[in-house]
Amino acid sequence: MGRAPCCDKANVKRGPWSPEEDVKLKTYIEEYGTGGNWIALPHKIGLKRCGKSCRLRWLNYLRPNIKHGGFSEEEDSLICNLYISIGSRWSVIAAQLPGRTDNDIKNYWNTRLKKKLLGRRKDSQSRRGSSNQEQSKVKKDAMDSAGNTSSQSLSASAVERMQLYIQLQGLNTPLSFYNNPAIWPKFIHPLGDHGNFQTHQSQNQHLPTDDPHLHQIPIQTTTPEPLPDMPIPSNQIDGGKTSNTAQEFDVNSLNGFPSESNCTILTNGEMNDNFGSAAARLQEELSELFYGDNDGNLKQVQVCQQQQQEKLTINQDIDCSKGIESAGYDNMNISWWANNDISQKSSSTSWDSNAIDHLPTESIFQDFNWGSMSYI
DNA sequence: AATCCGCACAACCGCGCAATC
DNA sequence: GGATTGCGCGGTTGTGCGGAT
Repeated sequence: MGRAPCCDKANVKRGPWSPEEDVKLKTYIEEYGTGGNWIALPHKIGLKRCGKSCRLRWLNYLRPNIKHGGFSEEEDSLICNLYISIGSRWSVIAAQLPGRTDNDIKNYWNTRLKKKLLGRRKDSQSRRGSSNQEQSKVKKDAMDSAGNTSSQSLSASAVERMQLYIQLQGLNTPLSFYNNPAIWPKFIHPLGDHGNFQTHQSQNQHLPTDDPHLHQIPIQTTTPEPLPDMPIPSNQIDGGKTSNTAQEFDVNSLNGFPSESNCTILTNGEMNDNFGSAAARLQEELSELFYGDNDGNLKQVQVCQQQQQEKLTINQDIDCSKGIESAGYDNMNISWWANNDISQKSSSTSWDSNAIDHLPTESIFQDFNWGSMSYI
């Protein structure tokens, strides 16, 4: 059975809002509120608009304290890092940017910020003597090999986020999110006696490397570079779906990786019979993302360069926002941000819960929500 | 001057989810 | 418990504008 339309499309006005319509809507809502029913609202005030259209207009343009344009560097960094962390959950990202709407941020990201950030990568790619077209083809081929359409798009998103993460790490500038506590979301700050992220070493102490739920994918990497004091992507505890089957694949084919040190990718989540091919696809994507050239690109991939204990974790749970409570993701994630031991579940109580009201914090705290990375 | 093209942004569309009936 | 309804969200499309040709 099909879904009933929210309004009679033949009798509603569409397109840009006139100033008169804006005044009508704004005046009414400021005086009476929405009444909790957007569908009925336009009829009450004599607007020939769909209720959803009224809602959108109010939320994005008419409600008080809306800011448009003029994104600051701090906002850029925050948007970028939250995108890397949680993906395109614009409403969550918008919640961290007072006065910004999800639509605004989404548009800003798609039209400007993404190009601005990924543009740096293009520059370095051109230095490597590889055309963008060639890169695109490689990426497309990798996507094509990933199976169905859904996987392709999700994978593309994951790739994009990973590329951005690499970019950010490579930047290592004072404006870098990781190096700039001033631009961290306010609810992150309670972590800090020291106000800084923990080192890789301390993080690694807490990684459940013997956890049978985690699957180690050894990767041969190049000579490690000294790491800045940055966090490594956290792992996320298996959401109840377990397997003891260790998965390994040869990654010697990764572009330009001399076999000098190891990098381990931990994966968790459901491991099924398809994991081998999933890992292969991951390998393909990694081989595109991790370069071994000499002009600095590879150095940005510090996560996978630092000796054997460096770990990039990938959660293959499709929807990480679900099952967080039972899976204990929050503890893991907080441990990442807050330098707490995984076992210190109670540590979350020290966080300012008021500051994250209405926010799906379980996702915010994931530095890498690879849940959208569908390899299965 | 006309046309094309790319960009930015506003608005729409359709889906998932939760509340309600 | 299933159907209906409304809300919220993310993805996509439409449109206007400015610069390039």
